[in-house]
Order: sequence, then structure tokens, then C-alpha cells
Amino acid sequence: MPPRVRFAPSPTGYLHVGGARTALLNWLYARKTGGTFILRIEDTDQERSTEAHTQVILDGLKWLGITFDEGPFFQAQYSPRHRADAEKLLAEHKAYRCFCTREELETARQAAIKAGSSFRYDGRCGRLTPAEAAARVQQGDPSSIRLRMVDGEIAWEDAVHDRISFQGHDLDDFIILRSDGTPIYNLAVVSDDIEMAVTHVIRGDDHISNTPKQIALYRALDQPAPIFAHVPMILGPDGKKLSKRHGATAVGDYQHQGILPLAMRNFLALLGWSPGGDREILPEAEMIELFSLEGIQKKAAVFDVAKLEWMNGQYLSARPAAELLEPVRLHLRELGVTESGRDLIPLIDAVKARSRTLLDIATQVGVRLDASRVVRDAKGTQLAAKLGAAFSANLLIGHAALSALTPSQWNPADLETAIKALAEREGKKLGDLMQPVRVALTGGTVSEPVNELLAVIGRDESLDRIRAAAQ
RNA sequence: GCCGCUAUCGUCUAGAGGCCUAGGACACAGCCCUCUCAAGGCUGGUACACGGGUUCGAAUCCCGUUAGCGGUACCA
Repeated sequence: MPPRVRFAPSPTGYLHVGGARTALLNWLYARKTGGTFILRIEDTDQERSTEAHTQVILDGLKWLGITFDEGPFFQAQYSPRHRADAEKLLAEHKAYRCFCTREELETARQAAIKAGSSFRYDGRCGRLTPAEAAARVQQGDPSSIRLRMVDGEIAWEDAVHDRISFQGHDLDDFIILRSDGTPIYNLAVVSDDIEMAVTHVIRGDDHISNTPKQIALYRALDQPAPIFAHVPMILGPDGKKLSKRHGATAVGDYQHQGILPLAMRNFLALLGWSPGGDREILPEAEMIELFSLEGIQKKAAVFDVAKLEWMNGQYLSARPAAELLEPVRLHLRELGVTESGRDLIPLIDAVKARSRTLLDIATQVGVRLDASRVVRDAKGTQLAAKLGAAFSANLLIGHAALSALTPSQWNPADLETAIKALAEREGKKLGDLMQPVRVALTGGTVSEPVNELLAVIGRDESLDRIRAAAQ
């Protein structure tokens, strides 16, 4: 039977890169095995769940090219079944009503903390006789439902960690249904995973401590537990769980910075999973082909933005400019650059080799398109200062020579010939002549070769910028 | 505190007892190329947490220590 896996985010925030990676791993497993990938939105926390967050998750997955086969299902719609499961357990005495109030529980918890130990519910309501419990319900006392934990070992063969074992007596009788009749996470998850016939639960290893509780629930419901695969967390550069204070953590943040979805997906796949060997850049087909749960790392991984950007640069270089056109346009629009009818392809080609993100490309294209975006940077200023009068002088020499070229000669090849000839005639090194021009045209000391730069900016505009800079 | 998980270069990782004086990638440094930068090529430094076992032999297996992380809710 083909596996059935699911990604089950709660719509209480943006799509975190950790969540995206979990989704990706599930997706890879489903695609690898010919299984089914289900998307289930866990919106049982009505306080914090919003439709906007759901949409962001959907958009993020779509952007990454992670497609699901079933869903999205919304967990909150299934609370009648969750409640029915809880009541079934109640009827079978595998669960019991708890009349302790939140306040009482909180007081006991504080006392436990003060005493330096951890709070565990003592199961007192579990010792009420059925008659006593019925009487309290009768008199209108609100009650939650707790699962009766049984002693003994709860262990499973984790697909990434191998055997993990807990003891039943270390776990307390946890609540499965709130006093308002809504289900608690662990119950909802198990109930839904049973209903959706999920065979493999691939999720973050921060859920490891939920797993024994969930296995207890499977047992109580007389259902076989699925295979669990707990994948490692993603950490910030300081080794702490990746969070907002580390900067960009949402998939959308990287989209806005101009990371390509395939680069992001490739990078995420390699964070905590390895196909073995030396592979770095993996096309989708190979990624699926090579994927296995065994290749998943046990250890948490630090999210290294520098490597992401490197990888993005690799993808950028491999893409023809035409494929980058639309996303670059989007970034240009955000930057407020007007295209003024220019063919952007040569501009993108001119700068993409030196770019790590689409935003880099758009910024550089903007500088080439619009003189008002030329800002003299530190290196450019330094060069002009160092050269002093020679800076202007060399610009004027260049201006004079370049002015002599006709519009039809204004192409990379003829420009190169003219520049080399000029350097020879003047007895100057190419760099001495060209660096000031580069600064005049872009404001900085880094760009494509100057002949190409001149060609891409255009004759009149280039000459204007050179003359202006020579003042 | 308790329960659990983890431990190879700064980072991502390869490594399933001899192929390991530990390989690759990112980052870093140097050189080559060169009008600058990027790319590319070459070179370099840096790692098996520690201590005990097991074994002819251990990065790999076992135990302990230490450290880090996760959980410890009528959150998910």
C-alpha cells in the first residue's frame, strides 16, 4: 500500500522555513514512493488561527513547488469526530472527566515550580467513582476529559532516530478535550491521522515528546500507530531555535529578497538531509530519486544564509535571462524603477553573473536604466580621491575618444577595440582609463567589463554620465 | 529539576570497524586569469567533544561524563 503522509501546519504565523522544510520532506517522500501528500491546516486554536495565515502557507508551498494531493483540510471542522473519540474513550473508562479548574491546576503548578520539581497531574479525578462523576456533571460542574495513562514502556522505531522509548509513568493523564468541548492538539492529530489513514508521520523533532502521548491514544483507540520520522530542527547562527530575532525566518522573506524557489527548495532539502556523497545542486527529479528517510540527519542544522545565497547564485547563472525577466520586473517595480520600454534581457544578462539574488539583479539593472540611481559608493569615492585631477582627466580623454564612435559602432566588440586603441595611444593602462569610467557609469568600482557596460547603458546616456562625472 | 534527543572543520555534510596521515560544499586567505568584480582554476588553514571499554584494528560498536537542544499547558 502506498504511503500517505501529511503536512499539518497551524495557521498562527507565517510559513517558517522549518515548516517549509518539513513539508518538503513529506512531499519528497510521497513523490519518491508514489504515495499521497495531504495538507491539513490545524486551526483548532481559534484564538490565533487566521485565514490570512492559511493563505500565506498555501502561497508559500505553491511558490516552492510543493504540491499536495489531498486537502487542504481544516481540522476545526472535525471537532465533532474528535469529541466522539473522546467520549468513546470515556465510555470505555480509558479516559475520565476532570473537574479540576484551571486555577487549581495553575496553583498546583506554581507550587511544584517553587518546590523545584515539575508539575504532574496526580490523577485525582480519575479516582472518582462513576457515580461521583455523574453527580458533579449533574450539578453543572464543568469538566475536561483526560486520558488515563497506563504504566509500562511506550517505544517506537523512529525512521530517523531508531528506537525511542518513554515510560508511561513519566507521563501524566493529559487532557484530550477541553471543558468547552474542543479537542486538544494530541487528540485532534491522532483522530485525524487515523481518519485520513496516514501511514508516516514526518514532523519536527520538537514533537518527540508528544509522540508517546499520541501512541497512548492510538492504543486506547485500538488503532495501529503510524511510522514516525522525527526530523531535526533548524537553528539560527547562535545555535538557538531559529526565530524572528535571527532575521528572516519566513519563506516569504526570502521570496522578497529575490531567492529563486528552486534554490530555496534545494537548500532546504540539504539542510538535515543528504543524498550521500558530494551532491549540492539537485534537480527535482534527482532529488526525488535519491530521497530516503535514512538520509535524514539526527542533528539540528544551522541555517546558513551565505550558502543559500551562493546556491541561489548558482541557479541564477544557470537560468537564461528570459526566465528571470518576470521576477526581475516585479523587483524593479518594488524598487520604483521605470523600464521605459527598454529590452531588459541584455541588461539582465550583463549583471546576473555578479548577482546572488533577483534583488541584486534588479538593483543593478536600475542603475543602468536610470542615472538618478547612480550613487557614488565608498570604493568609488576612494578611487576618485586617490586619482585626484587624473580622475577627471582620464574621463575627459575617454569621453573624447568614445564620442567619436557612431551609434552603430556602439556595441561591445567595437567598444572594446576603441578602448584598447585608446589605451595604447595614450600609453596608459586599461584599468587606469576604465576604472574612472566604471565609477562614472555606476558609482562603484565593480561591474561587467566596461565595454559591455557602455553598450548596455547606451551611447548618449553613457557619454552624459561620463561628462557629468568629469566636472 | 524531571523526561527525551543530539554530538565530524566556523557552517552544511560524506563516512555503516581496516579504503581516513578523515572527503566534498559554503565561508575565509593566497595565487592564476584579468580593465574591476563575479565566475572558473590552483593552493592553504581549521574537525571525529572528553574519558573509559570491546576489538588485531574504532570517527564508526558499548558505557559514562560534559555540552547543546527540545518538551515539561484546558498552545500547536
